[in-house]
Amino acid sequence: MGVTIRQIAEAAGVSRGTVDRALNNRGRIRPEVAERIRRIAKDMGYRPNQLGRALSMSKNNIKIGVILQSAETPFMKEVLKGVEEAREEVDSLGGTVLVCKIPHISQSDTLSAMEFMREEGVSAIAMVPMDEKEVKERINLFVEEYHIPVLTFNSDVKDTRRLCFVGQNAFQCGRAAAGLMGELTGGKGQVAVISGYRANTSLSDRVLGFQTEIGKKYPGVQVLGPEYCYEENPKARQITEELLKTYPDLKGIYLTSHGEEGVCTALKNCGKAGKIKMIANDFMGKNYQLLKEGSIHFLIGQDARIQGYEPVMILFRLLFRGEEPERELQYTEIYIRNEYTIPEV
Amino acid sequence: MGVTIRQIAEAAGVSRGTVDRALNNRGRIRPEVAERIRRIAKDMGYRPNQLGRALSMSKNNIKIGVILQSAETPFMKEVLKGVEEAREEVDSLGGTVLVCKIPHISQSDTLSAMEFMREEGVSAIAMVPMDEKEVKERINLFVEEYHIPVLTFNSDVKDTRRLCFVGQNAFQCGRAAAGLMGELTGGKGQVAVISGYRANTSLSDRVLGFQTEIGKKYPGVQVLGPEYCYEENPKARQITEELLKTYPDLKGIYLTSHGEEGVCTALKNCGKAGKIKMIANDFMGKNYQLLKEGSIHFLIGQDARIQGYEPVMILFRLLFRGEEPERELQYTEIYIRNEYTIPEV
DNA sequence: CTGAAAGCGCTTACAG
DNA sequence: CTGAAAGCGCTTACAG
Repeated sequence: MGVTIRQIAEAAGVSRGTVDRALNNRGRIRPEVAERIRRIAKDMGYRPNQLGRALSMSKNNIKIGVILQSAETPFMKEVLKGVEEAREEVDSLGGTVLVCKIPHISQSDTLSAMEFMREEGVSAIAMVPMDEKEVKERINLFVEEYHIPVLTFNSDVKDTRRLCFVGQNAFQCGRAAAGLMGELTGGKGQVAVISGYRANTSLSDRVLGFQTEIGKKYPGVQVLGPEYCYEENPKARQITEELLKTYPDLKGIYLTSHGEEGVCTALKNCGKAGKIKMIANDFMGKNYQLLKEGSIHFLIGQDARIQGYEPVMILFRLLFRGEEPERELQYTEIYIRNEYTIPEV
Repeated sequence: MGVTIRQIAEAAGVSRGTVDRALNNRGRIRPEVAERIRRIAKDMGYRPNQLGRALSMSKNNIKIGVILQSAETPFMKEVLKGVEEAREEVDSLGGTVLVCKIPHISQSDTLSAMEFMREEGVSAIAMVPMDEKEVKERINLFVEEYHIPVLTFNSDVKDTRRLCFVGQNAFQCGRAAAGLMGELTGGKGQVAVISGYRANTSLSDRVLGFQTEIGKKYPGVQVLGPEYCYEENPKARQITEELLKTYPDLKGIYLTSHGEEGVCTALKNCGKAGKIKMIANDFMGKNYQLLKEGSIHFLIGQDARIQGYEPVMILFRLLFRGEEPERELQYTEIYIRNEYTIPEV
């Protein structure tokens, strides 16, 4: 067991309260005394015991708000698990986490969720934002006027005073897909891009990263599309069928978003599943299954759990220990998986 | 903040000590009283506060021993960082972690490290074991006679009473490499395997996984080797040069272990770097650099940090909360990386 | 079988 | 500017 504040107090010939004031820069202490105590603490190798700290501070009850959008999607459900995990941890350390699930995407719901959080007296908010002027202004209001730090996760909003962002670098994700596709095709032939929504910046960044990198590194590859399937299988299937008809020599498909079943059904129906190289995103839906059976060659994805867990913990560390986040942009790792690297369970 | 033991005591009209005895089945309490208290606790939705618990139990001082082998290698240094991280966490929760670094591989050092740990009064041990009879017997002795649970990590020993194993599934790792190589080569041609040491079971499992899966899924690919480079670059280079001479049409190289610089130097010297598909292991040494410049096409690796962190935390959770490990074999994730998915920092 | 009290390491009003 | 004391929620000897 380590050195305690009591031992330092004895060594310095002062009270424990004084040691506390010195070590935590609380003021109301003569600078020389503070300096001397800090010296002694350092010499004795003092490391504050988080338990004592947390227990005694649990009166204050740190409260963290979390706002999720599209909470009904499989991905967000995974994110939510991470949030719950963090909630338990924060809970067991004497804090509280308040979660607000917005089922779809709604500006007004987002704004009122923020307001609700404020009324509940949260000390910080982690949220999936929207790229809308009013939301951005509200974020700035919270940070500047109410002094409630706001962290964005999953998607980011530029030009706001949000504390930091936790999520994927979508452009880089597209580049990773390009690298894979380039190798799978041997660097030549036609490949198509099928995306989800035109207006979704994460998805369009993936497309852009893919196109850019193919253009740069694999000039022998011709990129078709993007076509948009709105994450619907029938639409994805229809697009794929038309592509196959128009480009009988198609070598690969990059799917930035969901619709994997539709694409693979179309491929199977004309006997090209496994032949046409397919790369898809996220470890949800039928993706693992299609990877196992060989219709999908690679999956690119992110750790959804971490995307829920980290934002809460970053805020907790900020509020509880005053630790600032390490970076403004905390990009989550980009995972590449083939059929042999599917995690158990 | 939740319900406390004091509130339950008041509601039940007993003392806090009695509530504690009831809720934690410590005996010395009338069964009816215990039952009634448990009822009340349940009705009130009592969830024990970990902080109070930990703080009050920190007198007992849970002590965990860690024994590392080959502690001088880059990989183990990363593992050590994970151990240190866990040590800090355990520390801040009132426990102690004792680390023993064995620079190379030594049976006698391993045995005496275990003995030392026991004298120091550790309550559990996490160790990198050796597949030797004496070590295995000692592990069983610790578990059975001394009641000190032993967890193995990085490499495992079969047929012992060790609590669980944390590390890579090496066979699966080789299969993942096979899947990549199969796709890179288009499923035909000659590929060579260069390994580190014949006697190292992790490495030979990788080789086996690679051979097995290529044989099964890519019958058009002919696997040469394995040759052994002893993780030395000059030797790796020499092997590669000879391979290139003997098999002028070589399509790929799978390197299970270090020696990447030697291999790539040989490839560069004959203008084949980037042409011959290369897959290597681990995110150490020059691997990232060679991946970036295109001499290596894929890296397969594991999160070394986690391999140090998890074992300590598993033991801590066991000792502190009585939580048994979830599985006997805790395989770490197998990461596939290309030049676009190199983590920052 | 049960209770009263002390203690874990820290923070925080409250006096002075 | 400094100290003495109470308190956070739990566990654990010690009495009875």
